[in-house]
Amino acid sequence: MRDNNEMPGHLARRFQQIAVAVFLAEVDEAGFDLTPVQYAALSAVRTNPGIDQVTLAGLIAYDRTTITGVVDRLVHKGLLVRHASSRDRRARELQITEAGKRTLRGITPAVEAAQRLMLRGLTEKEGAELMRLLRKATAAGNALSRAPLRDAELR
Amino acid sequence: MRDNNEMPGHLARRFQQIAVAVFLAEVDEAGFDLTPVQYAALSAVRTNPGIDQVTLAGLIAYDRTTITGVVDRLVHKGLLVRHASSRDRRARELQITEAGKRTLRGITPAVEAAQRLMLRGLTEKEGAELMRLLRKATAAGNALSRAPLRDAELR
DNA sequence: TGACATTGCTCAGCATGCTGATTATCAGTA
DNA sequence: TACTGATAATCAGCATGCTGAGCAATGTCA
Repeated sequence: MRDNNEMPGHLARRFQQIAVAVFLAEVDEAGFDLTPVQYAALSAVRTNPGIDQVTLAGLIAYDRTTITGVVDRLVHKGLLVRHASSRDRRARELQITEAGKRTLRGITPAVEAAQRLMLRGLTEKEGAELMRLLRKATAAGNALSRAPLRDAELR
Repeated sequence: MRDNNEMPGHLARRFQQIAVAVFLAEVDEAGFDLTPVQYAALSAVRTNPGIDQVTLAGLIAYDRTTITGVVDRLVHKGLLVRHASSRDRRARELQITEAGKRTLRGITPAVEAAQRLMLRGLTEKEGAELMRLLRKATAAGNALSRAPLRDAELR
């Protein structure tokens, strides 16, 4: 069998593992309590006020059943509000609160620092190339996961 | 805020998400029921018979509390056996069973196919470069996660 | 030897992420 | 309008991963 270091799957898991650890450490250091997943959701709602949960899930490639719990926790923390849509009573429209906006503003430096930290060990050029290759590979494999990335405009 | 596609953390999560989906699909297709995590553990025990759980966790960069459940499930499936060490009564020595060996042999083509599939969209050269960059980045960030990769020889 | 720290393992608790099912609602059509 | 299929959200259940705590066994050192 191949060595672990020759298995893309192992490297993917390992890189993700380190990325999450770095994110949580930086965010905690800055005095915030937000996971990478919660950050992405909060950020997407700020950019798309009134978005429903399914569209939000598609924007950040979350499973539809995962987004429920993530939004629950953000609502519980007072960073989001969720209310029924008037156009479609099945849907829940999401809005970011003032506290949510403050959190996003305050947390940004830590998030940026984390993104740099997880690429430490790579040169500037290598980091850019890694991102390019990951973008290309994930674009090609997008449809293979249950939670593909979706363009909000297409809905 | 940066676009998701400019965030290494998002790309890491997305690539890992696709990698797991591809792995599970290929393995299921081949008639097996094994997760990427279970596969790595089973494979490592075959290579290192009699290994204890902490050393195993270090070899594949799993958290010590995660390995307990993974081994539980492999034992339950009859692929591993776990018994107390005679040298250190705290430790549990792991051995692969005949069924475990058969499973590993049978599953290998599916695992190899999955590794190729998750790099589809990249050229041969790009795939190799992606792996090189992931190896370099994970090596640099190794100590940042709670479950660093450890060399078994060093113990 | 006896106190102390360390180590191997497990557990409770929480957050992702998935499969598959269910409920309520909507939309298109016979 | 009644039927049918699709859709938004949630739920139960399971598997990773983590934090932090605890227990039993081991190692160290005065």
